[in-house]
Amino acid sequence: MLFSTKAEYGVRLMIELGRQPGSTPISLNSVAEAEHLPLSYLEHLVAKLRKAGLVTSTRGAHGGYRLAKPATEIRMDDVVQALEGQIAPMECFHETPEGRVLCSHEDDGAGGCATKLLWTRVQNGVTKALAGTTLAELVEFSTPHPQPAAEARAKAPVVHAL
Amino acid sequence: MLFSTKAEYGVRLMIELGRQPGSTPISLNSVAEAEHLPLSYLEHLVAKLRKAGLVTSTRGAHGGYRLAKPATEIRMDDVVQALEGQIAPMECFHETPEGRVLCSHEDDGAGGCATKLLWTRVQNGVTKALAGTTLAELVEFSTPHPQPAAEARAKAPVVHAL
DNA sequence: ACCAAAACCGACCGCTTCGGTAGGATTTCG
DNA sequence: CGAAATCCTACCGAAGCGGTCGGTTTTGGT
Repeated sequence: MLFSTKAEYGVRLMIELGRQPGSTPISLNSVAEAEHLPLSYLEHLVAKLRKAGLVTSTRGAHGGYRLAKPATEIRMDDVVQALEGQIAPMECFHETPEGRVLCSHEDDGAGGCATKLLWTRVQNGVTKALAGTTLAELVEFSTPHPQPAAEARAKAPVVHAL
Repeated sequence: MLFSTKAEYGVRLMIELGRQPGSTPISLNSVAEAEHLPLSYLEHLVAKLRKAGLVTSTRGAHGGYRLAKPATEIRMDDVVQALEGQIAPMECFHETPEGRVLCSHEDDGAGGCATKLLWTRVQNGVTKALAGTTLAELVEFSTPHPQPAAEARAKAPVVHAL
């Protein structure tokens, strides 16, 4: 398996936040119920998202989480990376700040390790897939509701189909 | 990490076999020394490659392993899959014989799980990268020897630079 | 002032995989 | 026969995964 359920759950969480249009924070508890996920586990995941600056939190009663920026500006590679850690196909792959890909045992005289070509291609494939997808796309994809009656939503305890 | 060292070691092993042009089998021991990998561990990996029909073995003294078909016909998705098992971005992804991708919890009324779009894209990216690379490419990439004097090679105990 | 709701934090736990080792059995060539 | 090799099974420490638990802190409502 390429990714663990951390990515799955975390992305689901982000989508759930992305569904809420307003700026009212959403409690983890409601997310947990909506997605049928264990609350305590989500706490760990949302902590990573918060530290990565993808969500903001407000504490106390009626507190909860909100997206830190509009869903259209959230790229999924940032989300997955926050949840799973550095995304590299192989142990020996580091990424420099400028996006250069390096292999740690480049000292073997014969022009770098033979597998580098392969892993570089894989890395490109994954990165393009993730970076080319925004949270907004996933939100759209998950709710085929063109115009959800944009009114009367300020106080209603929103219960979405799922 | 997307893949473990099983893929790394196994691919290195395949490359090592691909370097040998003739049909003389290569012992695991020589591969282990050339690549500085533990022999006992390689045994496990090569077993998977053999069961997948990617290499053939001959037992007894002067035995060893050979590629089961020419390197140009070996696609790296088969190699990696043999070593790492089914390649799917997420637990819930199965692939039907026809190549259809399925998510196991497709029962959630709202048109399948929201993350499916993302994981499908990732899967495509990885699969294209792996399936679009042949072992021959990696062999070529690893040895910048245009014409290695194709003669006088039948008995020489080939020691390659690495 | 108090209570409940919520975010926060850290420890723990059973399980599986990973990377590797060990010891043997079997086959084959010289 | 003996050495070289494949083959097979079991085991082992470490790490990560998925999850639970108990507690602390912050905050709004009454």
